[in-house]
Amino acid sequence: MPPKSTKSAEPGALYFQLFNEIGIIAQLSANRFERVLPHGMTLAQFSLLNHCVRLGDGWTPARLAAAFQVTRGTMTSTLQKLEAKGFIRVDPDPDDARSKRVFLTPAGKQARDASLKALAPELAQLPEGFPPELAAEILPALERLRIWLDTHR
Amino acid sequence: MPPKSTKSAEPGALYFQLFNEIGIIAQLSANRFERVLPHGMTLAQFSLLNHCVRLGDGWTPARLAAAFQVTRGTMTSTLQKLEAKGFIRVDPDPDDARSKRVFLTPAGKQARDASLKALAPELAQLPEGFPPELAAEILPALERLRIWLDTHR
DNA sequence: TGACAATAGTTCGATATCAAATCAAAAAGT
DNA sequence: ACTTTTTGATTTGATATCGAACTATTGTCA
Repeated sequence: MPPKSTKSAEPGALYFQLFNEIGIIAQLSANRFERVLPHGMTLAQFSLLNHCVRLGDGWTPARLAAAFQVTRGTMTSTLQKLEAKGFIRVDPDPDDARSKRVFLTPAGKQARDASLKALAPELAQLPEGFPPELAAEILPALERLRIWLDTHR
Repeated sequence: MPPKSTKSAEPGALYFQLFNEIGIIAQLSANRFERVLPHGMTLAQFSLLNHCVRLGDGWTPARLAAAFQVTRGTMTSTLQKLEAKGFIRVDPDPDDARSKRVFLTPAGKQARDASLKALAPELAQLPEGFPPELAAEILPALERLRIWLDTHR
């Protein structure tokens, strides 16, 4: 009987390839986006503003860090950058003196809208090469992978 | 007639979500892998060794940088780290005095094998939550996206 | 052949991220 | 009630990456 697969010698090759592609895409896309984002924003900074617009603000830094899967130190830094730009306001949490609450400022809302505008041309040419149906098709699998990686650490 | 989709107000939302998931997965997986990689190797360093084993060595730094979609400066750094560890040898290119050629050393081959061994337990528990069929299913789409991002810059 | 452009590699400064240590406050356990 | 543990946020030091500037070599073309 022949070997059942050419991959049997390298059990993890498939997953390596998967993570390799994902890593490259992450780098390329972040880079691309940051080249056009206004106010010298990073993708992380924009994502946070976007998150607050779409899901509402008033989140604690800890929850934001968990949502974006970064360390709290990193989130502290991101929030400080955004606060310095006047895009968010960080208030003490009335219910928990350890905690804080993050709120969008009007300028932050504007910066987010301007970012969307700036990113639009990039996104506009994307569907040619990568149709939205395909994106929608693989998204659930990616979510599943992300959630698994998140919970099994 | 009602609006045809709840997404129509946010044309890029789908793609944002896609890139967001991809970014998080990239970060989580790199982190995870680097925690168990021997010799204090980064994922980039291991990937390079792995690349040389699977596709043969003798590549130029420029081609490696293109393959991994990093800048040449970054590749210089990665190669220097690997050379310092004795895992690769970088020879001058006999045909082009500007260029160099990268070769695996026996120690590098060993380090790659040891890395696979170290990563095996991580990979072994992955199929529970994320079956290889699913990985194989979304890989072509990811490749397509990566290639498109690569060519359209 | 000789000037100019393109390519290979390196270096430098900036920065986003991580891990670990620290401090303060809340929760849990006794 | 008091101690211990957990949780929230920050700070610090290390590092991988980027972009841009730079040198050297090769290729182009007039």
